[in-house]
Amino acid sequence: MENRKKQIVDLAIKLVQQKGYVGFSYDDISKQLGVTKASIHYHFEKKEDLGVAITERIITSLQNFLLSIKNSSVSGGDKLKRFIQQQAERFACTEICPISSLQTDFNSLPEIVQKKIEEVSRLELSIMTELVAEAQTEDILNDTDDVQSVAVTILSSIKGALLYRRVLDDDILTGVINQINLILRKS
Amino acid sequence: MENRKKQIVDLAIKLVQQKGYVGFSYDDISKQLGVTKASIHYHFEKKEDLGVAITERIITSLQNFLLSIKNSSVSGGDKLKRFIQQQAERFACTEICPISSLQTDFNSLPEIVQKKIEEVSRLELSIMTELVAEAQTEDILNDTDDVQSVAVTILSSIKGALLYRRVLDDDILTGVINQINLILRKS
DNA sequence: GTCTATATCAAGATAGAC
DNA sequence: GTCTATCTTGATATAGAC
Repeated sequence: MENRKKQIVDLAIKLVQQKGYVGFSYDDISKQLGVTKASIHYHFEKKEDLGVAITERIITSLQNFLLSIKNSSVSGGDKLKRFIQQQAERFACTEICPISSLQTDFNSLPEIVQKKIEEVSRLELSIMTELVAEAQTEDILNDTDDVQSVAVTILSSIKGALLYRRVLDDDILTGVINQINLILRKS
Repeated sequence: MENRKKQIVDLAIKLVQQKGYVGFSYDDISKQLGVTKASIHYHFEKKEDLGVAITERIITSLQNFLLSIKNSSVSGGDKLKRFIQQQAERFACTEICPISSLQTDFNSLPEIVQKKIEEVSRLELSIMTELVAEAQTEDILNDTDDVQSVAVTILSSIKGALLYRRVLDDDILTGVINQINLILRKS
């Protein structure tokens, strides 16, 4: 059943968001899916294999999202705002971005997964930079602002805010989103 | 030897920054200090105890740093800039903020350590908010900016940037610092 | 494709000698 | 305060039956 495989990866990503790569186990997955550990090993022989599948899923999700944004017929600024809003709404209050989670666990990851994380981080950054660049042509941003720096700052501040929100309260993230929108209003 | 205890906590914090709370082991510590695991257990019977010591050390470091900043005879804006610069310089390129690391591992932490992380996160945020408030009275910031939001954004973006820097390259952080300084120049 | 059973290993933890 | 030795547990992983 190819569906079971998808089901496992879906759950694994959730678990990465909640407990990290090191912190989640085949036991977590098997219990929540109501099958045995051995059964999970049938689909992903080693945790490393599951790790690769997780990162590949993250990459395709990111690419799909990029396409849906690009094809939308709104202004560059609105695309950017949609991206930011979506990033913020994607996660439950105690969840963090799976990419952040894997970046944190980076030194404990198998080498193949490390490479994948590098790839996904670069991809995310380049998507964001592209959106910021488009927005800059519409005077939503100062010409003096460095496009790449703005992109990194937006991503970093959202990801960081998710960490604080997890242990504090919900409106931590709201404050950051508001602040980002101020940067985006040409001053 | 009370010194050994300090030595263990020092190393444990480094390990948290490198591999996270879940990812580091008594074995890591014992090997690097050249003693046995049992010896580490003598000083910190359970990992939980070491976890508490780690967070308490983080808290006192933060408080000491706050005092040294407060007592310095520079402007509010310069205090803020010094804080930001120091946050950025504190960490080696593959290290992340230990608070971020513990926030990520939050759901896997013993309850006492969770409480401590909550405490340290609040403390950090309140310190930052205080500095931002002082800077605002000097027109370094727009009056319309929400002090708390600016504080969270500054902290979040630095912490997030450290995650990206770990897997990408060094000047990720530089871009974010530059961008923060733009926010701080009254626009 | 899922099961039971089991091997293997690393980590946290304790007992007792020196 | 550190050691050797040992225990326990939980996690990854495999073998082989259904």
